[in-house]
Formats: sequence, C-alpha cells, structure tokens
Amino acid sequence: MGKQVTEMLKGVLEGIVLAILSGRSAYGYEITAWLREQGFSDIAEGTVYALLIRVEQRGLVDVAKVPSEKGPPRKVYSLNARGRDHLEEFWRTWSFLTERLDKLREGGK
Amino acid sequence: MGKQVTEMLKGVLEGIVLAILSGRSAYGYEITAWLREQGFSDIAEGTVYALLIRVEQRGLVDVAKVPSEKGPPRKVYSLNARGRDHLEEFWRTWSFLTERLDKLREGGK
DNA sequence: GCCGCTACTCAGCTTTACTAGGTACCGGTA
DNA sequence: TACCGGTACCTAGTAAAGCTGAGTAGCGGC
Repeated sequence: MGKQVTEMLKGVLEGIVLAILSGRSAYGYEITAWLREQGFSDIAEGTVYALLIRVEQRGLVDVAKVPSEKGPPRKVYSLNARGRDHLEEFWRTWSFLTERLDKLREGGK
Repeated sequence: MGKQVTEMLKGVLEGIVLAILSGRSAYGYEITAWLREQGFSDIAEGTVYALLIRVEQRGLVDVAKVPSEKGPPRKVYSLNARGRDHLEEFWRTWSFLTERLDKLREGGK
C-alpha cells in the first residue's frame, strides 16, 4: 500500500474496526491479522491497539480478558449499544462522502 | 456536519479538490464556496488554502494570478499532467477502500 | 465613512496513524 | 538447558492534515 491509503484511513479505520466488531467479538492481534488479509497490508500493530484503547475509553466497546493457550491473555472487545450507535453514524457519514465522490468522479469526466 | 467528517476528510479532501480542478480551473475562494454548496458545510477556508499551497508545492497544479474586479487578485489553479496522474492514483486508492467498506457493511449485517 | 463581500495568509492546536521499540508466555528443537 | 519463533499486548515520540481564530486588503453601496 502507499502513503495515500494511510492518510485516507484517518477517521475510517475506526469505523472499519467497529464494523468488524459488530459481526463478532475479537481481540487486537486477530483484528490486525484480519486487516492484513483483507489487503490493508501495512497497518501497524500499534495503530490497532491504540485505536482499541481509544474506543474503549470512549465507551464504545466492552472488554473481557480471556486466557490464551499460547501467549498472554487476550483482550476481547465487543461492540456495545453506544458503539452500535456510533457505527451507524459512521455509515451515514461514509455514505455522504461516497455519494459526493461518486458524483465528482462522473462529472469530472 | 460532525467531527467525524472532519477526520474522514483527511487524505480525501485533497482528492476532492484535484477532482474539481480536473473539470475546470478554479481559485480558492470559489472552491471553498462550491464545497459548502455540496454539503461540506464546515470546511474551514484556511484548510482549502493550505491544501492548495501543498499541492502547488508538490507540482500537481499550475497557478496563474488573475486580477479580480472585487477584491485582491485571484490565484487560479489548474491541474497539470502530474496532477492528473496523482488524481488517477487517488481514484484507484478510493476504489480499493470503498470495495472493502462495502463488503464489511454487507457482512456486518 | 463604514459595512459587507471578496480573496488570501498565518500561527498554534488536535487528532490519528506510523515508527520502533519493549514485555511476556508458550512449545519445539538443538 | 538454552534459544527461537509465534502469539499477544503496550508505550513514547514523530508526522501529516484539518481546525480555530485572527489578520490584511480591495471594492462597491448605503
């Protein structure tokens, strides 16, 4: 990926992670691995952990500590009601953006 | 608009402005006004000017100073070849992002 | 003579992602 | 036993891009 994606991710990555958590609970390491599989090849681990801490502090997710067979205990995150609201708001904003961009793309040629 | 759009605009606003310039030349004040009409209600003026200076310094646009009837002279920007390349690259990155997000949205319910 | 619109500029702040480390637990192998 | 690789998390410092808020300046109309 290029630097361009990096900048575009600002404000979007949080929505992506919340969207992942809306499907099922997950922990940081897992989310990072999943993102890499999906083509977000160079998202730094630290970025995901920092983001998770941020959304936790804002009360958008619940956390449970679950022991792992191989390594330190996992911090499993799940979306709560507030997080679900926030995610909906994210999708609305995202739709707004994509609509404008689609129009621009057509109009611009 | 909310703070959410603000963060999402990072990395995207530049593409939006380049896309506008791909259709026709324009100057800062005009671009700001146009963005506001399109629903980007609280994009700060300073933001647009700063962005224009940035893309100019990176050689993506050409600049011409044109006297105005009512106010200081306008700096009219137009997309050059490099800018056009950059814009194409932007659209590719944008498509990549929207594809992932669309999938997530469906999958997440 | 001043108000409002046009038009651009600048310094300082915030947010979010990156870099580049580090801690720690486990199993397998030399 | 000693180490390595995979799992799992955390932190401090940096950079980029947008915002806030203020300032400069020309023009026309009441």
